[in-house]
Amino acid sequence: MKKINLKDYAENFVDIYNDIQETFPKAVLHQAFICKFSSNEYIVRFDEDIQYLFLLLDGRAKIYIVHENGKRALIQFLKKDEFIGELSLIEMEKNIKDVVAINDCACLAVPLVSSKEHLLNDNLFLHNFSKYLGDKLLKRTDHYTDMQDYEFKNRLAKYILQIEHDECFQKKHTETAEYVGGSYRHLLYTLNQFHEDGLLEKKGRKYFIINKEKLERLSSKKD
Amino acid sequence: MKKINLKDYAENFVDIYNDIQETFPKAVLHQAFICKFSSNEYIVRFDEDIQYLFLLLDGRAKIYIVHENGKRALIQFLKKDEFIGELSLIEMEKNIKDVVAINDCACLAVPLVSSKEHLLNDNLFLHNFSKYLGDKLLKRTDHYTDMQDYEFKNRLAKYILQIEHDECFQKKHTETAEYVGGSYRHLLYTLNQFHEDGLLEKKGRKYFIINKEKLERLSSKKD
DNA sequence: ACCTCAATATGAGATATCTCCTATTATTAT
DNA sequence: ATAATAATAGGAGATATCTCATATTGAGGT
Repeated sequence: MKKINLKDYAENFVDIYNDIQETFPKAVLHQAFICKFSSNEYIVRFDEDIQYLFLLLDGRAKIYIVHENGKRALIQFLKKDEFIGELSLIEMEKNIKDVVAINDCACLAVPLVSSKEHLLNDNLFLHNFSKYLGDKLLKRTDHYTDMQDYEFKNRLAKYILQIEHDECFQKKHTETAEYVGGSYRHLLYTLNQFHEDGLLEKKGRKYFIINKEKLERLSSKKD
Repeated sequence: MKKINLKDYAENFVDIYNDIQETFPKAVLHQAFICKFSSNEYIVRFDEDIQYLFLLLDGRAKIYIVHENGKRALIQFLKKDEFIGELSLIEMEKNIKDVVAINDCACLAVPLVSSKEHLLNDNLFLHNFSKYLGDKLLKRTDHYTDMQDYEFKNRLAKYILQIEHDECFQKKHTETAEYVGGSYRHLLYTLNQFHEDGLLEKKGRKYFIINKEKLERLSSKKD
């Protein structure tokens, strides 16, 4: 993790800095700085107290929840403009999540101890914040109800369509399995199934969608 | 559904009315009234626009999410002091949930059209509201990660322990199955299993916990 | 260049869970 | 009260998904 002065950062990323200014009151920004995390680095660690409210400015990250039985579940991907550690702002109990950078990430870091009071009295911030929480609630609910009501193959189809770029799907299988909610073994089995059913074509380690329509039907139907 | 004047209600339920006054600004309460719903009545219906922000004052209700494939999933139970329709306050898209009264319910109804602006500018309300959303987010995440990482029998054990009163568990099986996330058939099978394993005793339509310790172990372990 | 660890691949067998069917009881509505 | 509907109960068979074992390939570190 590398700290960078906010002003230095602002000079190079004017647009992003403008956005930040709209989200946070000036007094709070005075206390803030930039954190850079490299790929696979932990941004927040299970069981450790959260000192900062992070706003993801660049890069992608993933949230794991850590269970009592030691197992982890990948519950959400984070991208630009999403918060990390935001629940500490409203006095939630222990942190039970790991947040890990997927690629190199830049975050705005706001020290909670000195800025909490200030943020909670800023109506504009609170309004945006509520909106953000509501949105996150919906997204997470969606994700999980999908888990519950659709089978693995349906969920996988949906996921591939979400992730795909130019008909191409390439993502670490371990990560896919964790997010879609199944075992690695079963993921492989299902990918082969998709191949046999003429949905995907495999080239090296990439998969290409060759029947998008069918994949879409599979993603939303039970059949 | 039966509407009641807020003042009439206030006379009979002084304590509750005091709580309400702490949650909502006066100007907003002027527009509000009380709604009574009877058991099994729909408080909010899938696909219909939400006109009111409800605060549950008495009774219990349940939230279903309605899927594209027509299936419903019971995702949360609501009790006193929980909001209904709160996401409309922050401009969420279509309503995809049914909310159904479990027993007779009394709700405070705040008309969104006239009060929205007001609420979103009230710092105390916003603060409470953020907290509420954060809490709901955590609860729901917990519920669902349980779903994903534990088997039906573990989830059922946990649920029984949550619901149980005086070692007695009685709840509609249909509802239990929907919430715990399994088929009715499998619930029956698992309850019999619990009986054979000396965890529960069945008397008529009630189940009694006869080995709580073992049930607790089952609820949090994978074994 | 070599070693190590993570990721990819696949087989075989076990089991958790589902679907469909059919009765028997409660509850609710007419 | 009687019909209609929902809840309880369990049988039989299918399958979605898991666990464990093992081999190969790729990437990062020294």
